[in-house]
Amino acid sequence: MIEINRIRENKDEIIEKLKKRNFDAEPIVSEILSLDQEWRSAKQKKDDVCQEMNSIAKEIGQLFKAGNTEEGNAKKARATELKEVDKDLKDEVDNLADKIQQSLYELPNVPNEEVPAGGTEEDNVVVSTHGELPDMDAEALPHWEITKKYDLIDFELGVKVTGAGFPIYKNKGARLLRGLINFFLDEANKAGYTEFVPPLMVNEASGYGTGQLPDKEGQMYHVTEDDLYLIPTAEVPLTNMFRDVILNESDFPICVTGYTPCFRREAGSYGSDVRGLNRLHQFDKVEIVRVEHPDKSYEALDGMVKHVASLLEKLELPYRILRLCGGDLGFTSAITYDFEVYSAAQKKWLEVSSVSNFETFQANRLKLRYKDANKKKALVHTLNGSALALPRIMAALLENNQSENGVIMPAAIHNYIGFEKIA
RNA sequence: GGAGAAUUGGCAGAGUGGUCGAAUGCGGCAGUCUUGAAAACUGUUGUACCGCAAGGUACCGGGGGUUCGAAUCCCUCAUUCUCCGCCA
Repeated sequence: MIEINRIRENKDEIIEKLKKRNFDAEPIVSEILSLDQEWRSAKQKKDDVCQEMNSIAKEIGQLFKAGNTEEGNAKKARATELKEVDKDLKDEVDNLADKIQQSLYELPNVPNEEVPAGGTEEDNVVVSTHGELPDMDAEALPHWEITKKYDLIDFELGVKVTGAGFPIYKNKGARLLRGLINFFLDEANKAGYTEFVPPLMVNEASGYGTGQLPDKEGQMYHVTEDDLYLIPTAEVPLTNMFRDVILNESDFPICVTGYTPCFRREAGSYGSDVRGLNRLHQFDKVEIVRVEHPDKSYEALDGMVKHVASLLEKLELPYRILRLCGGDLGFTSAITYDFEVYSAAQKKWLEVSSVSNFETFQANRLKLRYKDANKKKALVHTLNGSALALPRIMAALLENNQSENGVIMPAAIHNYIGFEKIA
């Protein structure tokens, strides 16, 4: 959420920058500013009435104490009158504040300077490409064939037990998954991230805190009986641990990591995109989250990008880094780098990580601030990234490393998974 | 799931209808004393919002209500603790 003060002061700049998202902010911003005017004047009025009520109440108290009940009762009439006025004004103020809040929720984050203009993923900029693309012959199997061939994942069984998009990993498939999770967590630990095991369900306030609510309501599984949401990413609980927190400057940098399953309804997805492991309702992911001083957040972003790159290097997967264009940028993000690995049999790039700086957008919703040396409070910057999402990594590992002798696993994870090849 | 108790400022803890934004202690900050430090003493010390300012408003777990007036009374929700039940 963009701070209202920033809108008051930099209206034109915000409108201009949001154009990069193909988002016409002018109507909402104007609406907010005019509501804000109304709100301020209504609040002033209300405060004045409250002041009078408070002083009358005080007088009445003194009159009664002095035994002057007659005059006291007379004043009650005026107080009762004011109470009506106050009630109306309170409704007006609340109503206006609520409208402002709703409109603020509709504004996406202001993109960073470096975000390229553009409407769709076509316009994302390839920052760099690493590794050689394997040249597979035509018989190369897509991962859903490989998993069947070696009995690594049972998609149909998942359908029986739960539904489509809930695969059941087994044998070396299960061990590969588990080993990769441990590998990613160990690497994150080595890079200085503190490990957490967070809850897999969060309350509504947390959903708002990181920005999944209200704009992505339909993407989360909602347990209505208890009004809890299954997390779509560990970002939600990991970042919300810091909701309503005031940090000291000495607390920075804050680097946390956690592994969780992630649950996404993925309403509206279809076709080859959802084949095999490409898109699931439940998948596993190791997430890294950072809470940073505003001056240091881009340095942190850089470090996160390097960390993710190092994981892919160790897994010996060809990958590329994209800078997302305005149109493809997530609602809450100021800048995002996507990592894609090349899936040799499907012959396409699969997104396996998304690293973002949210600047103050989440912090504002989270009321996550820090106290500087002069004890002034200011919003922090929050960042997060996948390090990494498991299914597509597995898909690429299986497809890219297939051979007549089985699927050869990269050396970096041999000790984690307990085998060198799947045959 | 049932019964009971509790929730107050950074912490501890008073406060049961008006003068309470809230005693007191600890902690924090500033000062006196000291070569320095400690101790002692003195003063000071919440947050947010509106306002150019003066100033004002709100906040005693959240929300609602009673009242001229609520930290204090009522309703409701949440959380914590104790006891019982159930259970990996």
